[in-house]
Amino acid sequence: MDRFVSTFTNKIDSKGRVSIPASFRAVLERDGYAGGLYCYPSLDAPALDAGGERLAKKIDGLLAGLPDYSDERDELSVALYGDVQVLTIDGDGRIVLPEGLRAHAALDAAVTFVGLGDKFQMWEPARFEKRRAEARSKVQVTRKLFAAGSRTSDDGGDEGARE
Amino acid sequence: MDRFVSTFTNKIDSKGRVSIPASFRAVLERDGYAGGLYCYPSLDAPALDAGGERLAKKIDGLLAGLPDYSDERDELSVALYGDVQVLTIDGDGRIVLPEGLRAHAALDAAVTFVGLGDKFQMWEPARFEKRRAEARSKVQVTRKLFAAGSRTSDDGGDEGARE
DNA sequence: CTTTATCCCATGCGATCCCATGTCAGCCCG
DNA sequence: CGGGCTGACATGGGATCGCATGGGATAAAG
Repeated sequence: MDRFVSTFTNKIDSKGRVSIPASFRAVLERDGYAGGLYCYPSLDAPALDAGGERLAKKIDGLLAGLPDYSDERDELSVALYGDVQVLTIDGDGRIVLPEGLRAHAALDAAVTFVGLGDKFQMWEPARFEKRRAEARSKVQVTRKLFAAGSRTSDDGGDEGARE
Repeated sequence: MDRFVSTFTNKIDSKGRVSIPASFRAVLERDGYAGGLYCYPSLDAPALDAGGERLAKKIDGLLAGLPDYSDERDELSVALYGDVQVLTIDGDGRIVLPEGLRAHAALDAAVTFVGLGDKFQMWEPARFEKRRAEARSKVQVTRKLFAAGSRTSDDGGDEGARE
């Protein structure tokens, strides 16, 4: 497995530490782990984005696509690099979330880790639950569009959840 | 055989484990089994969808088509990756169903595995029986349409290999 | 010397592995 | 043609290991 998949919720202890789900850690190591986890506020959500080297390269890639001294590039650079923190993972697989990041995501007692393939997000559990519900209902719609185009075999009934 | 076919019903033991039907396991292995079974709540049914690498690639494929920082992608990612669980199959061909998934499908004492070709579903046996009855009646209609054009196979005795 | 961040160890629960049992079906041998 | 044998598979239980979590010790900073 080499992608961040599924969700986990872990507690923040009295010292502000949180365990990174073991499976995510495994992905990070495979991803050319360099002792650090790249983490920054999500651009459009009250959450944090995080990942390993692959994510860092992806950001580089995005910026590389924009002309050098454009406003867009400056803004994106600031938005992305500016707030990035490199969090060190301790011997027990835990990280400490700096105050600024905690504030952005309103993290308090627990953190929900959400796998998104190349990266993962960290949410305040209640907020994420809400977000998930929204995402699911929107996908229902998207799904129907896909289904209309790529209907393949079987039955005449709805029945199987084809995606 | 390289597709999931027919239905089987197995018990959930006291630890929440269920044996995957041997024939399904065989399909998974042939499918480029990477130590895990991808499983997520069916979007439109009280059941779980599951499959092997082929299914995972299908999901990746859907996401690959969307631009990196789009809303659509984020939502799909959350709905798909976020809900997906990678279930490991133990040495005896069993999996453990996490609480969240069990809840979605109302799984309790037993699970009905339903082959759907590329993937399979897991149902609470009673619910599936009901669903099957409905599907059957719809198929009757569809069958008539097919029959009108090209009479092919059998009689009305579908019957399906019951375990 | 006080305070804050990092490391290391202890613990408990849950997940995973391994082995034993029971059942059924197919096969070989009589 | 029939009966016992063997192997595959579902199922159950016990033992073990890993992981999340909490607390104290140690080192660095003010």
